[in-house]
Amino acid sequence: MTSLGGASEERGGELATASRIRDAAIARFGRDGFRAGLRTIAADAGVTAGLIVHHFGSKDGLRRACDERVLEFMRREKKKALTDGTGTMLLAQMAQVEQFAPMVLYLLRSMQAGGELAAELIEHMISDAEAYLSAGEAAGVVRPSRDRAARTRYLAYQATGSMLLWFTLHGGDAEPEKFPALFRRYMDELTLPALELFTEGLLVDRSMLDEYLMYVPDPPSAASNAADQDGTAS
Amino acid sequence: MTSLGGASEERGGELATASRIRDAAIARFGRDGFRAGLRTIAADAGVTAGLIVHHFGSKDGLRRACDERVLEFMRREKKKALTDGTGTMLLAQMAQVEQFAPMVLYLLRSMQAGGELAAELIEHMISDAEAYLSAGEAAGVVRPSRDRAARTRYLAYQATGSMLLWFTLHGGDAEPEKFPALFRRYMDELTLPALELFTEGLLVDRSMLDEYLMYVPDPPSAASNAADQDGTAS
DNA sequence: CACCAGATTAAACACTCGTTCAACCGGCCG
DNA sequence: CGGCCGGTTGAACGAGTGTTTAATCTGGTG
Repeated sequence: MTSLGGASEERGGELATASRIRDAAIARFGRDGFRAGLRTIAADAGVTAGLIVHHFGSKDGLRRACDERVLEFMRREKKKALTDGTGTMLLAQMAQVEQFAPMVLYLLRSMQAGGELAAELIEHMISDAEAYLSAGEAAGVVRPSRDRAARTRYLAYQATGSMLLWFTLHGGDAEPEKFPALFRRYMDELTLPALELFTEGLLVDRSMLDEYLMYVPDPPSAASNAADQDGTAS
Repeated sequence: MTSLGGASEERGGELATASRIRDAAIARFGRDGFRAGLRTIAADAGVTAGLIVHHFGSKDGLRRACDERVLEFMRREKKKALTDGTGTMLLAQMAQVEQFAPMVLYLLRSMQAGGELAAELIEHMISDAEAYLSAGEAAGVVRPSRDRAARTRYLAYQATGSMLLWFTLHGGDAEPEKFPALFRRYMDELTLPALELFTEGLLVDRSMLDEYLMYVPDPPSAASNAADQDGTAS
């Protein structure tokens, strides 16, 4: 309510119908996945299926609207808590707020299904991690890496992917009520091993790393984000 | 072919029809996901949709048969290369073999969708990691952990989840031809940061870990797999 | 050969899906 | 008042889905 950054919609006394449909779609998609039918969403919003396509053109148009909404929400919320921690913690925080939980669920479904939103999401996660790690490096609490970009991507993928997998397995039902508790359980299980690994590592000696470093010439120059599709090797 | 452990099927000169259907289903499910239609699978196997349900009872029965097949395959293959490395590397190896690639793809789809096979799979991954880490610990190359089970689960979820996410985003098309190359690219991007993190850690000092250890009493006894739903703290 | 059991097929059934269409209703403007 | 126009509805359509059913083909056995 009282959307602070609301640009050009839902200014009326009650929610505009289109926004209501879109929010219902986010909640329903988050709950049931994207195979949820238009009629179900319509019933949730108190309208008819035909009206949805009248407003959004098609089911895909509705999904794009949902994506846009969630993405804008993410951008807005990120600014408020940038210094706080990794993207996973940000998501965990947001999931605690009852109003935001459907968005987080929708995000998880998006990453489960792949697609544009998911790609953009992981890019956000990476840039978050980049900022976080850079700040830590500058402050002297994070070790420098031989390939900063690669490490950033690695950490973001690990954190996001394991969270996604955890919820796919343990939260398949995806009831929005149990959702915050699930998130807390995940963080509880996670925190100690993560901190342990981050401070002490896993291996006692450097032989594996040194071996690898001897094997490959120098990592940081090659293997960036530009378009190299296939490796040279067969 | 020449299934060494084949118990009671496909002993004839050519593939039995049921097996052919099942293999086609594995390939098609891996390629298109589980929303692939029975008629498509039937066409792949050169039969009719009705025959599939005649042999497997229902689409769900077919999926169960596929799950069983893939799981048995995993068990068999795991024995052959247990000492080699983590479950991720095992999957990467198998994906290189053209004949096994469809199974790996099917596995990825399963974890994407959740369900029983996925749960059993991650349990395999965890037990693999357990064996691998225990051996490393005994050999003196892996540091001991304050909570071994939690660390094992953590590492297994991270490795598996990040791989799943990576393929969801970069391999959505899922053509079995480009699949081994994708896997190689994933490993290439991954290896350096992983080794770095495993040998050197991420943080320079122990303050975060010590703070956390001071905050929670003792991790290894509590917080197991039994049913504790909500924490005592508000 | 007769007969039966299983494999296999083509068609039909019941259902859901996204989308389309014609109609209706309520304001707003001329 | 008349007319238009966007919001909204309910019914219909066509293309899918999984499943069922009756019929056909095939091979082995008494």
